[in-house]
Amino acid sequence: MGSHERRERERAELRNRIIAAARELFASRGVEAVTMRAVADRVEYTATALYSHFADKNALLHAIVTEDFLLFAKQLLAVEAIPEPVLRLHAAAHAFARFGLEHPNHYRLMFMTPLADIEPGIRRGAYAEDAYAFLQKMVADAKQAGDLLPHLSDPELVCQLYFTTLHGIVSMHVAMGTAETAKASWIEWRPVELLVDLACDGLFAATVTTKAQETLRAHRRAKSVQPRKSPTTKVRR
Amino acid sequence: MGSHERRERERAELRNRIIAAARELFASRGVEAVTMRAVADRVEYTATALYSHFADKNALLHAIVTEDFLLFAKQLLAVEAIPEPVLRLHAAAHAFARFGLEHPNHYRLMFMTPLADIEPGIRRGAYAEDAYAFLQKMVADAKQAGDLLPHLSDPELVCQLYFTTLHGIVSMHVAMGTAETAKASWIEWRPVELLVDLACDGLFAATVTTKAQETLRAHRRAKSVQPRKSPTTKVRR
DNA sequence: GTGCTCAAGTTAACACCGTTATATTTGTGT
DNA sequence: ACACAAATATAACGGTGTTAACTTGAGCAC
Repeated sequence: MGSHERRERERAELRNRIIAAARELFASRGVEAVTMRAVADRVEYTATALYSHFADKNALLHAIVTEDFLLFAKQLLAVEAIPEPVLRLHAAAHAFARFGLEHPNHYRLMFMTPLADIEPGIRRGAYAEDAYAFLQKMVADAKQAGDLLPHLSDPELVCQLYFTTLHGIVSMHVAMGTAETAKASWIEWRPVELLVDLACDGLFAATVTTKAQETLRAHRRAKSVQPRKSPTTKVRR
Repeated sequence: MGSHERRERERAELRNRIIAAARELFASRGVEAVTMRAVADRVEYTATALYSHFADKNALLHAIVTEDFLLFAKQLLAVEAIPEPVLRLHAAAHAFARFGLEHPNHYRLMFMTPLADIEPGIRRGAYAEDAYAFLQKMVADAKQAGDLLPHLSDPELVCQLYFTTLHGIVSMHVAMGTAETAKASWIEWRPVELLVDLACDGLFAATVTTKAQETLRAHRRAKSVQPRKSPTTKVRR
């Protein structure tokens, strides 16, 4: 009979509902603060029922993070259409930051939560599934096009500079909390887009030939997209 | 009698032993993984005894982090002796990174652990106690000396660029774990000092006048050509 | 229909956690 | 010697992740 299939379908559907509920709770309240019982309540089951779908709490988190990594990579892949390697690298950097800032809770789970010992279920190094690998490819393309400064013999190092720099901006802003937690933070954080722009300027200045930088500037002009400037009249101190 | 004083001294000493034991455990195993009972065992007391010294687990963590912040600021302050603002800023950036990399566990507690709602017991904004405020001062000095690029009207933004960039490098390396957890990390991380140097190049290229960069380069040359000539007040560590 | 199977889901329980209320020891002042 | 206060211990509470044991109900052979 087809009842086997139906049961399997129902089982998969419940599994997805659990993931969805858990993601929402984990993201808004933090992993530690969310109990298995709370997740179970949300889908109107008992806590123990979750354990027939996920080995333990970590496996549940693991499933969620895997989905998030794939989403991340998918959004990064959107810049692949850009033909110029420098512009593509630049767009990739911005896309990286944008994802983190638009999905702070996903980002926190992905890069700021100790994942216990489990590796996320993506194929690491596959540039279509792994953000770091994608950045790697962007840098490699730029190097092949001769856009990288010649004294930078190690593209991996350049890639890691991009990765850590962007991670610094994003993670700090994610940690400070967008709103509700407020988190005191006596620091008067400037609009994060300004930071990203400035950081990209620095990254390019340190890694890319002047010719390539000129390409970027020309592109900005062509699009009549001015590099963002800080609102000088409004900023205090 | 003087026994009051002795009792107080003994009490303070126990408090310090608790902090020391907790710091060691928190740092090596992570805050969540360490129980109050484990800390108590370490100092050969019962768990409940801790509660007459600290309101709860968070207060204990709070006390530890406060000490760490002061140590951090103290290490940063060592660069104050450098007279040239650009060189001082450069040294401050390196000292920032060095602290995080030499004390990864402290750094994790300070900047990568949600501190519940409690603020660390340092005077935020006081540059002798607060690393961010110290960076602020370094940037302000550089601006006053005319070393900052004129189009950067907002020194706070520059400070935040430095802060987040360095935090990115350090936190990523701290998260990847120095050793035992291994953390798989398929990424072949380059020596972190290379990253810091390259990042500083980028930071300076994006924020500091060519003249100031020349000062830095000249200093590097002087140091490598005639290392013997360093004055007596050379800053170590 | 009557049993049988077996998986999904439940209830009950375990060991452990942070924390508190209560009891007990210990040292000091008179 | 006795009372008092502080320091510490014992016992317990509610809550956690997780496991063991039981219940239920759909599918299926006869």
